[in-house]
Amino acid sequence: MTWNLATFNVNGIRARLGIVLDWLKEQSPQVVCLQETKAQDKDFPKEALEEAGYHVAFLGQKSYNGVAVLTKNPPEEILTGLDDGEDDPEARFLALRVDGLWVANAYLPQGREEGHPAFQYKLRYFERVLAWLEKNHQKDGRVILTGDLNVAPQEIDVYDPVRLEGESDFNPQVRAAFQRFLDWGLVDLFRKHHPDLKQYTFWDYRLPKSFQRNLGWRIDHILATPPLAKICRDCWVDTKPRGLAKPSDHTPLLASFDLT
DNA sequence: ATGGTTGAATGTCAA
Repeated sequence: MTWNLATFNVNGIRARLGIVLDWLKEQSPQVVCLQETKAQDKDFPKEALEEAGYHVAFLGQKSYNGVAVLTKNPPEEILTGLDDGEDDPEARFLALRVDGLWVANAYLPQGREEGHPAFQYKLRYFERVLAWLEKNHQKDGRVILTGDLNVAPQEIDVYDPVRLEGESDFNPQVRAAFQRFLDWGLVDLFRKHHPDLKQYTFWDYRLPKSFQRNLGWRIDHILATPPLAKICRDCWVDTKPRGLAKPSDHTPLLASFDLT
């Protein structure tokens, strides 16, 4: 069967509920990973998403961050947080087992600028996610790591690599941390299928007409272990939601698999 | 030059 997975940083699930519900009806992926839900669990619009045909797993906090995973089939196991013993109140990681594979949804820290404590927290978060993979999974298993990873891996992934060099999402240390996910065995599905395509997933609100001028970044990713990469048919960006009224600053990324 | 807009919450902060 064709099995689709999507990732979408919604920048506020309550502000984006209409766009998300319309998009789910149109695309109907088997699994949808959301980031920056920005809602406490008591305020998360669970019922509306259930009525759209999904099981809903979520981990929220007040005002910031927050992740959720929607699945057509019921998840067999859910991990809310990395549970690695580090004291960390930020809601950035939710993994679940569904349809015979593990899906890890991450909202990695933006990191501010080099020298800010948030930058070290970002680098540490990359290490913690890698440690989670190393501890719990094998590269010959069926594992997906997806989400807003807040890193543009290569020059092709930002609108102006010279000007943006060193920015927290295009920083050598952060790009090296991303590379360690690939070194472990994960495959960047978008780049595998489109080696030379300049295609972004995020366009900053603060830059005038950034979407219309295509001044963006490819910072949302779907990474998969080799057995899944092998059965991945395509990975693509749906730019339509970014062009709607009151959009998120990100747009969805999807991948389709011939799952047996 | 170091801007700009948005969401959540209602201060202001993070992105």
